[in-house]
Amino acid sequence: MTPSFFSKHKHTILYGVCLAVLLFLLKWLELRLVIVHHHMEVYIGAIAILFTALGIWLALKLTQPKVKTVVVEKEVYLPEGNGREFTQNAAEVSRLGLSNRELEVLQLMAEGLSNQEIAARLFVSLNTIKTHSSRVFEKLDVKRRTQAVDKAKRLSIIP
Amino acid sequence: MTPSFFSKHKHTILYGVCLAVLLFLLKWLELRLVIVHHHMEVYIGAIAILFTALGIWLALKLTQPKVKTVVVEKEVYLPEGNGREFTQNAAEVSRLGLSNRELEVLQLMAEGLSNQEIAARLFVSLNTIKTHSSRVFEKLDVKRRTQAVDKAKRLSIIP
DNA sequence: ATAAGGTTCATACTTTAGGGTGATTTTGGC
DNA sequence: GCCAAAATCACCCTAAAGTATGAACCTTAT
Repeated sequence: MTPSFFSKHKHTILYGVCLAVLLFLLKWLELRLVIVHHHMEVYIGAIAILFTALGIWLALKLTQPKVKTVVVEKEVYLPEGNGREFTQNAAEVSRLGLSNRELEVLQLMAEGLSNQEIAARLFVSLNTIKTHSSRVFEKLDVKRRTQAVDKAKRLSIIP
Repeated sequence: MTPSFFSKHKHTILYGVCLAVLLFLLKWLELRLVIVHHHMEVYIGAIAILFTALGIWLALKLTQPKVKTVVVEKEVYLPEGNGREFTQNAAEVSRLGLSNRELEVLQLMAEGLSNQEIAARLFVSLNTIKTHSSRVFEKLDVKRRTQAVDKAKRLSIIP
């Protein structure tokens, strides 16, 4: 209960704490400047600017207007012979529902790496790679990694 | 509308409430410490809230609405379309000392067949395929069938 | 707030792959 | 015919791959 509540509202709590610290800082500053009353306008102006900035920062933080990458597949005429360029068949990838991570694992598989080596390369556990590879096999409708690599190459999913 | 607005700005509202509570707390502390300047604290607090709200409003007003991502997919012409013949690198084959049978096994490996399936295909026993594959791995200087397939393709030993 | 998908990890289990060793039988060339 | 290489097969063992199930966490979409 308690940890879940904290994790859910940790942002809010953090903001609250930051605000508290800020206000105490202001209070301290005020005590230092309490004698110079005639500078109160400057003080208030600073507060206004500070809190306006805080508000802007808050709004930007809480609303995620993340700009997503727009991927446009252009019509490509394959370079016959010399050019060894690889153009991934994004249509097949999305049709099969392969995720980015699964693609990564698939590529490393194609390079002949063992599950253990893939795990080390991607900084995850062996079990994770097993899960990914199993999902890849399901989605590609194959039974073995060698089949997966072969099929993926035929479909131009990997080079 | 209303419920979505609340859920979207839940954090902001919560922040406001926290601010109010904190301000009252500060007020209480101040009463304990200094009796003067009541009006000024309220004034500053109001300014803080006001300008925070202003900042939030400004940010929300000035940030553009969420960008809709559109992924356009066009036809990609694959290298497999036209007649692309494979010319085996006989020099590499003889250099590595690969026998015909070993080449057969290697090709079937590349098609994703298991040792059991290769054995059935070639009408030999599983142990025989194991022996062949082990020799292939030795000669190719690899440790796994996936590596063998990758290396063999790079060397144009198999298509 | 809820739902859904993606990533991560674990445990237990079965299957396959691969290494090592030794052996027998074909086969092609001298 | 003899010999070397190739091809065949067996047994044992370890390592790796793969299956099944459940779960936690996070991001994103609704």
